Amino acid sequence: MEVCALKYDFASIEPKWQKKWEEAKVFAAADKSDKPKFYGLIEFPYPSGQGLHVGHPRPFTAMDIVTRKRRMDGYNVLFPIGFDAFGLPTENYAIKNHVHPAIVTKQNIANFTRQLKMLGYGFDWDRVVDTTDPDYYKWTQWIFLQLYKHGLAYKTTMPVNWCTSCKCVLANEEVVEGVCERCGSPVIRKEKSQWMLKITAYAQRLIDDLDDVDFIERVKIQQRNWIGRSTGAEVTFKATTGDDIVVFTTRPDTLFGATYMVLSPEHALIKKWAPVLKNMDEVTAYQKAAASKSDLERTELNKDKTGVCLDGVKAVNPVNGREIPIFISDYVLATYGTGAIMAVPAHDDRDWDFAKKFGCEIIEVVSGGEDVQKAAFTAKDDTGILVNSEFLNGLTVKQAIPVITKWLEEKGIGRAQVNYKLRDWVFSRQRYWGEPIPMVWCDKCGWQPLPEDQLPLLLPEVESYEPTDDGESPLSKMTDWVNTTCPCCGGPARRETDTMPQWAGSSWYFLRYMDPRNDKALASKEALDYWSPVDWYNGGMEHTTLHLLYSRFWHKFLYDIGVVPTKEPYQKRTSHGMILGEGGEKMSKSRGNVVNPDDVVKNYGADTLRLYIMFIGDFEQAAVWSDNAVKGCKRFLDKVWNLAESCDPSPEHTPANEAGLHRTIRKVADDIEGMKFNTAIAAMMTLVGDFQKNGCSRGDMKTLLTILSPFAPHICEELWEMLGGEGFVCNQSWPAYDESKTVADTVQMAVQVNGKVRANIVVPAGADNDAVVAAAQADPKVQKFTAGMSLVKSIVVPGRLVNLIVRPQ
RNA sequence: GCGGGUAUGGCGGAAUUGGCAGACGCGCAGGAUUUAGGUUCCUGUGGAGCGAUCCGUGUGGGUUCGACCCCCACUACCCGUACCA
Repeated sequence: MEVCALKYDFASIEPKWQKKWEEAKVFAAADKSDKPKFYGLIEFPYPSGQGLHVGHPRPFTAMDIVTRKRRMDGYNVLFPIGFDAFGLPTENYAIKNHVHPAIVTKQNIANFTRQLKMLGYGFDWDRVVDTTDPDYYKWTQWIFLQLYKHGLAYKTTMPVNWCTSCKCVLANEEVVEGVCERCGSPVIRKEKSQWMLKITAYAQRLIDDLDDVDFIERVKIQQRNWIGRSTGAEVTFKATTGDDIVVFTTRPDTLFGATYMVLSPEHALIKKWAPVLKNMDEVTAYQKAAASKSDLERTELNKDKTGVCLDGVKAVNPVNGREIPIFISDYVLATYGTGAIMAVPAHDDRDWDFAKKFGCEIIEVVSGGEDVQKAAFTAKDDTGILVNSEFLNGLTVKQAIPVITKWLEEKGIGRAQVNYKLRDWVFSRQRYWGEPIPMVWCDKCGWQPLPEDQLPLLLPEVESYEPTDDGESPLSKMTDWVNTTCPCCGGPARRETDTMPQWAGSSWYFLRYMDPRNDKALASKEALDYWSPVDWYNGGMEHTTLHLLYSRFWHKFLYDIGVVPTKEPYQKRTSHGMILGEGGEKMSKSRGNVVNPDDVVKNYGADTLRLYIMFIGDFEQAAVWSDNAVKGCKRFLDKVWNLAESCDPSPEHTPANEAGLHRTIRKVADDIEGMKFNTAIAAMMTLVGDFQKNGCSRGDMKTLLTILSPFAPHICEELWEMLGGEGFVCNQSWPAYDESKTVADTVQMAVQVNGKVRANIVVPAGADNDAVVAAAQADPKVQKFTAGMSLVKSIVVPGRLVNLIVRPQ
């Protein structure tokens, strides 16, 4: 009878080691340590009712590998986890099922926790944070108060994005193609009084400080584009009524070509001019039409310019004194620049379209393009030369801009100006499940911040979580809660009933991990000094212009008021690609192609899932899930298991495996650093193939288990124990490799004749070029192609190939 | 339109950054084990050709002894953004 080998029983091995790690607290970060610190961060999940999606394990496993590797390299590692638990889906579920969102949240967090533990991540579970915990949101509210006290939070009435279905204000970032990002309903403009955060005050620093951090380039580019800095000039035009009309332009050089002006429909001067406008009815009608258009309609109609010419008032071009007409049109945005433009149809596509439709004059002031009556000439470089522009004539565009800017400054009618696309952050939500904004309205004293000793301002219990029909938060119906006393005069006052957006809690959570149970501060100074900044933060590209930008803003503010020690929160930022369903489509319930990690773990084990999700392809690219390919990773682990059981008991390395082992140690280390997890795994698969061919020793296996353990930690712990290893494999040092041992004694080199591969030769590793050429020429297959030819030149790439260039004699 | 990215076997993807294209895995084919299926283990697997060989990295040019890689001109798809003056 053959002895039946122990089967690779992942279902019992995995929980066993998860329990042992937890009991031994192997992943707990030390608050003080002689070791260098490493803070690795993943974006904490939103605990949805659906549980973990297979998209989650990709970044989580990647950072788990990185942090496990860092621990083996001797770092004191902080790798925390938490839950970003405020937000609409939970609230919507609560509305539908009449359960308190806090209860739903608790259940969902429990389920997420179970799933995350099931995958064997080395999180420090003693530092879990939950943004809906009053001990946490106390500090979210505290930060808001500091922003308010420093003039960075203000309330204003402004047109906001209003979701017609959620009955809620949305940030610009939450409006996707004119519809609500969450529910897909049309978004319209609505005037509402909103709390705003002045992120625009940090626009320049948010651009400049990107130079000091190690973010992948596309993240930097996307943030810069989103902030949208443009330089130009502000110019004041006089209206015939005597009013000043200030415009922003990036092309002050084209001022002589400004043949009309356009104001946004919301521009304040229109109201002022009402008495003198002969066509005020038409103007009012246009304003109304523009306001009621949804964003969707605006963008759909953006090819066709509309507008109304103001009858009764004109503007004067300050450079030549010419009177020019003024229009209103919705192609000029109230929220950018000054809400008014000078139109230069000869050199701007939009102005050109408008001018053609409304019959405005088109005057060329930059030559070098085609006929400006047929198309606008918009080149901003040195290809164009100024004409019809008096003192600017003969200059290039680049030369003309400083000249005209200086001229405007001297005349007192303009100055250089920088503008940003970035707008202030709309911070109010008319929703229940968010942090209450700690502000009180007093008819006598105005808005008053809640005294800090009254924090946290708790969310009260309400009967219904639905917003009111007029768009007020459900909190507005809680009379007992709303009515309070003014912190300033003690008189009757009302609380703010809006709550904060979901982005609030996630804007600083990484700081709380450093000192999660502190009740005196968001984190102690010692903890902040020790752990800041986050060394490596991996997250999705979809958060580049939202969470990532918001949290950089908050962090810079906290830096300015002396709370945090670094200007930037994150030293390094990387990003992963999406996991798509089979067929290459986004995974979604409606498509029925969602893969549940629970099922994969049940069928193949967590180690196989971890390995597969890292092997699936380039970490930064989107990748398609394949049930079949998962099996390949399971087979690999089976082979590892079988080899460990059958290996030679020698603690030494098998000579035949020596070079492969050293090479793989180096390759896996380099690949983890470069997030090339797929090729790291491929290299270990190749090594295992070599073990099968060459045979392997216990020493070989233990080295393999050490470098495989960040990827597939459970099976490696089990086999490590089985082979008599000391302690946990995850606590071992990363094996050293010997550069000299990574090369074999002999190398195979390709021989090319005139650039075509004709043979392969084996030469000693250090062979010099002459010897290599001689060996190549001696090869019979090569001689077939060199017979009767003379050698003109030979190129030797050591260890790779030799190319013989020959010509007929 | 603008910004970013991608294009390599039947499929997912490699290629030391200018040096043997297709590593590794899936799938497929043949064989061994098995009563059978599954598992496991060999062997083969870019295309054409009996063959020596020839052709092959989206398209068309170029540089080079040598190009998936660099340059020029295109095409297709994906992501972001959208009248930002």
